Amino acid sequence: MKRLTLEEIGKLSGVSRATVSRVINNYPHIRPEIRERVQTIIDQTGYKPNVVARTLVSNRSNIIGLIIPSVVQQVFSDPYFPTLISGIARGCNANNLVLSLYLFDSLEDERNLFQAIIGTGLIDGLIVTTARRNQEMFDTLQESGFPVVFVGEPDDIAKTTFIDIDNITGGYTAAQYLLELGHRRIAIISTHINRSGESRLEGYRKALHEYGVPFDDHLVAYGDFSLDSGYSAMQSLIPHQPSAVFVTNDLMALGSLRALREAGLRVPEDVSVVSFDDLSPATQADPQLTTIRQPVQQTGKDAVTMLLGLINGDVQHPQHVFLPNELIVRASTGAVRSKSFRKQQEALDKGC
Amino acid sequence: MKRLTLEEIGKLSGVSRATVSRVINNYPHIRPEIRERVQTIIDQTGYKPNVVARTLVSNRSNIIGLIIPSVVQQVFSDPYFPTLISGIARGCNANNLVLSLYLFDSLEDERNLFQAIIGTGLIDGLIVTTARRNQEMFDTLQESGFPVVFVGEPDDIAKTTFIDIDNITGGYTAAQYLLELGHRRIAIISTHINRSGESRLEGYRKALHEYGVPFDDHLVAYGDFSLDSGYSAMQSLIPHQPSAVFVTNDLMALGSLRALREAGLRVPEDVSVVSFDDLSPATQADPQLTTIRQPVQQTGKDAVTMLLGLINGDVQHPQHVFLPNELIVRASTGAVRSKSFRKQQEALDKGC
DNA sequence: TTGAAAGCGCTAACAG
DNA sequence: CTGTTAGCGCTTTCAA
Repeated sequence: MKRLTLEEIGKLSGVSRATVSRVINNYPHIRPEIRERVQTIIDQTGYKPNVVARTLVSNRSNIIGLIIPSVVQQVFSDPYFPTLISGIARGCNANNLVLSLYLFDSLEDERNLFQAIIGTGLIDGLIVTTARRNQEMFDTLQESGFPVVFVGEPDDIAKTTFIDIDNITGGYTAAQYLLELGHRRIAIISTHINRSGESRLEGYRKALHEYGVPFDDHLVAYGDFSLDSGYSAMQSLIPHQPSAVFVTNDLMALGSLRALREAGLRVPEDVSVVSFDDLSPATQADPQLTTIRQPVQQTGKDAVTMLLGLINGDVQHPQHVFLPNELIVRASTGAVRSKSFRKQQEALDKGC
Repeated sequence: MKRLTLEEIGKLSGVSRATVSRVINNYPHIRPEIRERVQTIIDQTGYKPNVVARTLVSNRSNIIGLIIPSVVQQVFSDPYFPTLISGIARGCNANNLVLSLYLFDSLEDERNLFQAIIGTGLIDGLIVTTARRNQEMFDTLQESGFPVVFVGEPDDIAKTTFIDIDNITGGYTAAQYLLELGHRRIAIISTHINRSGESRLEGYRKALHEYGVPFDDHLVAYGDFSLDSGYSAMQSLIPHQPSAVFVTNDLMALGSLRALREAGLRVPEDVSVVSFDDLSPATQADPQLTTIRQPVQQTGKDAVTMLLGLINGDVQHPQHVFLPNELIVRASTGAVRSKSFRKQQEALDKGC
C-alpha cells in the first residue's frame, strides 16, 4: 500500500497540488465541478494527507502531551489517574487532538524524556499533573514558556495556569458534615505529597475553628494516597479514640476501613468515615463510603479546553480554575454515640 | 524562545548544516575538533532537532499508538487497562518511543479517529487491545498492512500477531485447584465479550472433564468483566448451590463476593471463590482473593517489543505469544465441607 | 572529511 | 478561481 501524495492526486484529477490542498482544507473559492472531481479521486484512492508534512509547515501538530510525574507503578494503583486520563481523552476527541502519554519508571527517565518533549516541535502543549512535587520540572516548564496547564494546585501559583477542584471547601464540607452529626473527636488523614491534600486539611481546620472545636495534633496523620498508607495512618490514630475520621482520598479510606475492622471497631457505629474523591473504591468498600465527590473527568476535559486556549493564544496566561465538589452520603457515617450508649451496646453484644 | 535550526547551529560553528546533522547523529567520520566545536555550540544554545522535520524525511516518527476499543468510561473501571498501559509505557520508555493513547466515547468516534490514525504517517505502529470484539476495525487493520500487535487473543488468529496469557491453562489451573479441594459443584462466571474469557471457560471444562465431573449448564453464568455484572451473575448462580465458583476476573469476583454476602453465605466457609488477574481488587477484597495471576505489565512491555520488531521488519509477521500465569492462594478458598458438617455448623451458630 | 543540493509532502503567498 | 513557487527543518546522496 504505497502512500499517495498531493501531487499525485493533482495529476490524477488534472489540477495542481495547490488546488487539491485547497479542496482538502475547504477553501471556499473553488469551482464546484473541480472540487467535486478532486473529491472523487480522493475518495476513490483513499488518499489521506500526511500529517507530518502538514505539521512541519503549519507548526501545529494537534498533539498534546500528558505528563504524570510519578513512578509508573504508583500511578495506576489509584483510580484517580485513569479517570483523569479518560476525561482528557474525551477532551481530545472533542477537539480533534491526539493525546500522548508520558509515564516514567524513574526520576532519571523523567528528566530525560521531559527534555526530549519540549522544543522538538512534536507537541503543541502539555498537561501536567501535580501528583507529586517536582520543583525542577516545574521550573524548567515555567522558563520554557511552553503552553502548559497544571492539573492540581501547584505550590507556586503566581505564573501558573491550572485547574483543580476547590479543596479547601471540600475539606470544610467533610468536616462540617461530621461536626453536624455531633462528632467532636474528628481525626484526619492528610498528605504532604501535593498541595491539594494540604488544602483539604486547611478546610478541615477551618470547619473545626468555626465550630469551636480545638485542633488536636494527635488526631492528624499523614499518608501518600495509597491504601497501605491509609492503613498505617489509621492504626496510629486509633489509640487516640476518634469518633470520626476524614480521609483525604478513597484509597486511603479503604486502608482505614481495614485497620478499623482489624481493631474490632465498627463503621459507622464506632467510627464514622468520610473520604474524598468518590471514585470506584468508594462504592466497592464495605460499608460504602460517604465521600466528597470531585468531578475528575470534568477536570480532565476542562484542562484540555484551557490548554487549547493557551495554544491558540485566545486565553490569557496565568489562569486559575476551581471546580466545585459535593458531599455524597453513604453508609460509612452516622451520628456520634455517647460513651454510655457505647457501654450499653457492648454489654448487649456480650450477651450473645 | 525562538527555535534554532541546524542551519543556524552550522553558521554559529562555522560548518555546514550537513556536518551538524552528522554530529547529532553520531556519524563516525568527523574530525574530532569539529565534532567538539559543534557539540559545544549545541550544548550552549540548547538546540534540539525538530522531530517533525526528521520524521518527514526518515518516515519514522517513533510514536506508537495504543487503541482500546471500548467506550471511555468503561475502560478504566477495570484496573486491567491501567496496568496494561503502564506496562506499555515502560516498554516505550525503554525503546525511546512515544506513546499515543486513543480512547473513544462512541463507536462513531472510534471509526472516525481510527481512520484518521492509519496512513497519515504520524505513528509507526499500533497496539490494539481486544477489550471488546470489533470485527470492522479488525478487518480494516488487517487489510491496511499496518504494523499491529493485538493484546489478547483475537477470534481470527491466522494472520494476526498477538500476545496474550495462556488463558486455557489459567482456567484449567483454577478449576483444578478447586477440584483438588474436593469441590464438585463448581460454578463459573465467564464472558462473551472477548476470546480470552471464553478460553478460560474452555480450561475449566477441560479440568472438569479430566476429573470426571460432568459439565452443568446451570452452573455457568456470564458477565462483562464489570463488578455489577459479577454481582448479577452470582445472584443467578446461588439458587443452584455451588460450593465453589471460578470468576474469570477480579472485578466480577468483587461483585460475586457482595452477592454472596447479601445472601448470607460466607466465603470461604460456604462458597469458595477463585478469580483471575490478581490486580488491585484481589487484595482489596474481603476476604482477599485466591486468584490466577496474569503478568499484565509484562504483557504490555512485550507487546511493545513485538511491535518494534514488526516495524523494523526483523520479526516475521503472524506471531503468537502466550505468557504463563500462576495460582495465588489467599483467603477466599477452602476445602469443601460436607452437608452434615454444614448443618452442624449452623446449629452451632444458632447457639449464639 | 566536508559541503552543496535535492527532496520528504505539505501550505501559503503571489501572480495571473 | 487556479497554478507557480518558495519554503518548513531535516537527512542523504553525490562530488569535491
